[in-house]
Amino acid sequence: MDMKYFEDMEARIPRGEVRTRFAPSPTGYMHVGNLRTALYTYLIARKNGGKFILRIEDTDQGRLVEGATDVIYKTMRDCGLTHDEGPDVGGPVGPYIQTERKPIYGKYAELLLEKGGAYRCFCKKAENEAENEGDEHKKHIDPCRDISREESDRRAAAGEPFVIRQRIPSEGMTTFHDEIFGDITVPNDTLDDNVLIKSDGLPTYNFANVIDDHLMGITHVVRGSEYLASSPKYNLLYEAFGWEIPKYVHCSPVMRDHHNKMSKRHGDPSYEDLLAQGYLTDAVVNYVALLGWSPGGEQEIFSLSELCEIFDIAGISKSPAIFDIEKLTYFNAEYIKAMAPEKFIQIAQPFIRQSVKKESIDISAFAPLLQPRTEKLTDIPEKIDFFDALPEYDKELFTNKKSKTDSEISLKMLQAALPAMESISDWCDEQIHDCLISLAEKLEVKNATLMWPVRIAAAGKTVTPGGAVEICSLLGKEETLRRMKLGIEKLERE
RNA sequence: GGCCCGUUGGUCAAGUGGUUAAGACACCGCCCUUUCACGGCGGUAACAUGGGUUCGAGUCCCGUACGGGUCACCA
Repeated sequence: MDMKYFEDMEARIPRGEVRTRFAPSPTGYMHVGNLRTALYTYLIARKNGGKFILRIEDTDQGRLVEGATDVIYKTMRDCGLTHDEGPDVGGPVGPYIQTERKPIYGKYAELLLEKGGAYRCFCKKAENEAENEGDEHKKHIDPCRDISREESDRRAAAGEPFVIRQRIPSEGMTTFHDEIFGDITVPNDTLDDNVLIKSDGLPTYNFANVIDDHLMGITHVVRGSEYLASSPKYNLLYEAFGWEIPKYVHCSPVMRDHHNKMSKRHGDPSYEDLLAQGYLTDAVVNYVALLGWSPGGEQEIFSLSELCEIFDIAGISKSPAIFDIEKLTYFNAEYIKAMAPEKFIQIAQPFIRQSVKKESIDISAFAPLLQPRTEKLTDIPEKIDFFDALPEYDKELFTNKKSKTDSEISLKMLQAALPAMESISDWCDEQIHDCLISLAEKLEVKNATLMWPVRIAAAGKTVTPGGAVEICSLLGKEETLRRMKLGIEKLERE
C-alpha cells in the first residue's frame, strides 16, 4: 500500500480556517430548498471569514441532466453566492467534480479494506433484493461480510465483479452531534452495510462525501435533514480512517404544505420559475434566508452582506418550514419600493412595453405611480393595458359607495366635466387638477364623486396606477375626451 | 414495521423555569385620501395532548397523538 499517496493528500488539506461546501448533484434545476442550503452554507463560511467551495456530485451517471451545472453556476452567480474554490475557479484540493476524482476513491476504498472498515461483496444486484421479499424492512445480512481477505483478494484478482460495502458493527450504538439537533444516538444494528463503491467503480454518495469533505478540509457539513439518519454511518467511516469529524448542520426541508416537500413534480416553483414570475433575486434570497432561520430581532429586510455578518447557526430551526408565496410577494414589493426610480424604470420597461406600445405614453411619467403598487414585475402589463386601448367595461364600475356615485350621478358628472375639460388649454396635471377641483366645488359635490367617474371613463377599470388627474394627463387631451364621450354614451344607453 | 427527528396563531417565527406569550405575512376594522394602492392606528388568532418534576413549566422528564425523514450499486 502506497502510504506516501495518502500523506501527500493529507498535506494538501488547508487547515485553520472555516471551510464549507455546497455539493449539488447536477440532476436538474435549482429548487428553493437547494438554494437555501447553498445560502446557509455560504453564510457560514463568510460569517467566519472562511472559504466557500462548490463541488459537483455527479457520481450517478444515470441521472445526469445536460445543462444542469450551468443552472447551478448561474443561480449561484445571480444570488451572489460566490465560491472561492470549484470546478471553474480551481483551488488547492481539486478536482472539484467527483467523476474526476474516481482514482482517489479507489485508493481510499483499498485503504478502508485494509483497515477492515469495508469488504467486497460479490452478490448480484438482484440477489440482494430478492432476499428481502418476505419483509422488506428487515435488515439484510450480507453473506460476503465473512469472506476471508485472501479469498476476497483472489476473486477480485480473477476479475469477478464486486462492490465494496461498509462494514457496520453488528452491535453497540453510535452517537453523533449535530449543531442543530444536538446529540443523536442510534443502534448499530439498524444500520445497513451500504455500498461504498459501485460496480462501475464510482463511489456512492455515502463514500464520496466523506472522502471529499475530509480531503477538502470541510469544517462544517451543511446539508438537508434527509441525511440525518445516515450520519452515524459517515461517522463510523471517519473513525475507521482515523479522521476528525466535521461539524454537522442538518437543515429541515422546505415544504409546500404540511405533508410534502417543495417539488417540481407538484408544480412548485424553482428559483428560475420565481424569476419568471416576476420576483427579484434579492427578495428571493432574503425570503429564503428567513425560511427556517431567524436572526432573533425584528428586522426582516437584509442584504446578502448584512446576512454575512449576522448569520448564526443557532438561529436555524429544527422543524420544516412551509414556503409561503404571499410572504415572498410582500418581500418582493418591499424590494421594488426601495429601488431607485431609474432602476425601476429600467427593469420594468420590458413589462411595461408588453402592453403599452404607444410611443406617446411617457413611461417615466407614470413609472413612479406604478412602482409603489407593483408587487411582482409580471403584474405590470395588466395594470396598464388600458393606455393603449380602452377595455370593455361594465357600467356598474361607475357605482362606488365611497365616492357616492352610481350610473345616474356619473352621467351628470361626465356631462359636466366634458366641456370643462375641453376648455383646458395646456393639458397637464396641474391644469386638469384645478379644472376638476373647481368643477367639483361649483357642483357642490365631493371631489371623489367627480373624480371617480372621470377615472373610470378614462381607464375602464377600477384599479389604476394613479388617480383621475394622472391618468387623463398621460392619456392626452384628445384620447381622454374621446373616452369620456364613450362613457357618456354608455351611461345614456340605459 | 424498525430507527431517528419534529410539534408556539392560517403561514414564517421570538422565547433557553417566573413575559400581559414578541414581531412579520395574510385577514378584518378605522384614519388619511382624488379610486386602488401606499402610509398611520387598531383588532381577530397560538404553546398538539395526558401525566409528572417544581413554589412556579411553552421552556425539564415520561407517555400518547399527529407529522416528517430514513431503511438504494440516488444523492
